[in-house]
Amino acid sequence: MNETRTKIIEAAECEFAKMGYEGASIREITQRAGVNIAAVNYHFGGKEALFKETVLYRVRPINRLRLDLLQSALDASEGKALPLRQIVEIIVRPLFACHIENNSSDFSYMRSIGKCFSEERDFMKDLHREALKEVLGAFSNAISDSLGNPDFPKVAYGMHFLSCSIFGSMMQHTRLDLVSNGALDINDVESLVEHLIDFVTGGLNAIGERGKTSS
Amino acid sequence: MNETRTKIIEAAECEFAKMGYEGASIREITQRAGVNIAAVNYHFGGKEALFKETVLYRVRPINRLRLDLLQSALDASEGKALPLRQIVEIIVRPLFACHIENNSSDFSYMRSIGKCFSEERDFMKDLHREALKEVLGAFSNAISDSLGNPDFPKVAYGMHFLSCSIFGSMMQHTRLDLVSNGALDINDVESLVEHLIDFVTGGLNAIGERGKTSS
DNA sequence: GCGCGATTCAAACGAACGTTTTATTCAAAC
DNA sequence: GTTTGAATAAAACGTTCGTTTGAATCGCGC
Repeated sequence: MNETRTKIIEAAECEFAKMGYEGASIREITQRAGVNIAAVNYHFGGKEALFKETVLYRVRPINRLRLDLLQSALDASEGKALPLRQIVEIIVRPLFACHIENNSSDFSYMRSIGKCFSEERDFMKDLHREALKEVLGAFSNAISDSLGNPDFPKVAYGMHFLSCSIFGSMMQHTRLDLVSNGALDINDVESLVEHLIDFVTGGLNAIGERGKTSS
Repeated sequence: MNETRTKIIEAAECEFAKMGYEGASIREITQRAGVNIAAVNYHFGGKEALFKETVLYRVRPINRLRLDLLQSALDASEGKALPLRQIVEIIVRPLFACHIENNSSDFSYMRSIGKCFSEERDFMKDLHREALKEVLGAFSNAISDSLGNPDFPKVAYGMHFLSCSIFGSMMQHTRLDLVSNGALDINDVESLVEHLIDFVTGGLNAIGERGKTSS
């Protein structure tokens, strides 16, 4: 139900991703959605609130799925720390799942999510915090355990770089065309995901091993 | 010389970083720079051209330094492949050098650079391509050699994730506060750089080793 | 069939935008 | 002292923005 709301969110996602928050116009969004221009203020209250809803519309189910998968894995591990790669998979795959399901042609939803991490508006920072806090603690702990509980800064830096790699590779995935001179199939999402998981797992391991004598 | 141009570029860098391309206004930029509003069009020709100049103002010297350092390292290596970590250092450190030199309080210049990688405007894509092509080939080759020349896709994916980690960690470095619950000193750039180099080197190694039998 | 809240619509609002215009100031050349 | 071209200044240009208004329309309980 509330078809108008959904149509607006989907059009907004596309426009925010393409043009950024300021660059996207309510007029363009409502026109693309096929609704009246006043509908945004009626249903959402304004542009800021629309942006928040657009982001959370995707983030909420993704984070719920991640937490479910993590809990299942922990339940099955009988108290032992999970393998690092398994944790990374649980973080990464749900992000791409909705892309694969929808057969969407780009990562609009991810770029629109990512926008709020690179702008400095206060409401975006709040949104960032809100979306992150849902999953940060649980996955920080799991990764810390998996690395043998190194100094806390290592875990924090690791979580930071993990986020950056994942968001960057989705937000800017058209760069694959640039760095490969067109030799890579940028629609081969499965290959991207596999390599991304390799990269992140290897990076986290390297941070965990920093300053260690060989075990 | 041309003090007005410089003042505009520096104010623009700050505004673009904070507000994004559309969100930054010529009025705000010129006011912050203490110049007349018409000066932007007189000296640069328009907002797009100002943005390009703002980005290249930083990117040009960084890329020149990178290429110099890489050439020196190759000259000293007598034809042998460079250690992966050394290449990553040459890519990463020049980016932070100008931050450390200027004692700047944030990564405005980096966020303004990063903007053009996450928006879809054609002129930004061109700028992205222009800035990347200066260094892409040389460093792709060096990294490929260092990894023992794996399949080309591995190198391309590696370059992609490398870029994402580096740009992300600079553009969004205030997230360090979030992921560490305030326990990390986000002004400790040297520590950030060290961990970042660890992470990227480890990630690239993991991609290089993918599918290998133990050597 | 009537009443009523929810929703949609066309039109207009004031504000802010990037840019242009026209005039003025300035410094060096002759 | 006059001329000349570059640089700056104030003001206005037309456009587009997000939002609001007030009327029209819809859907359903009674």
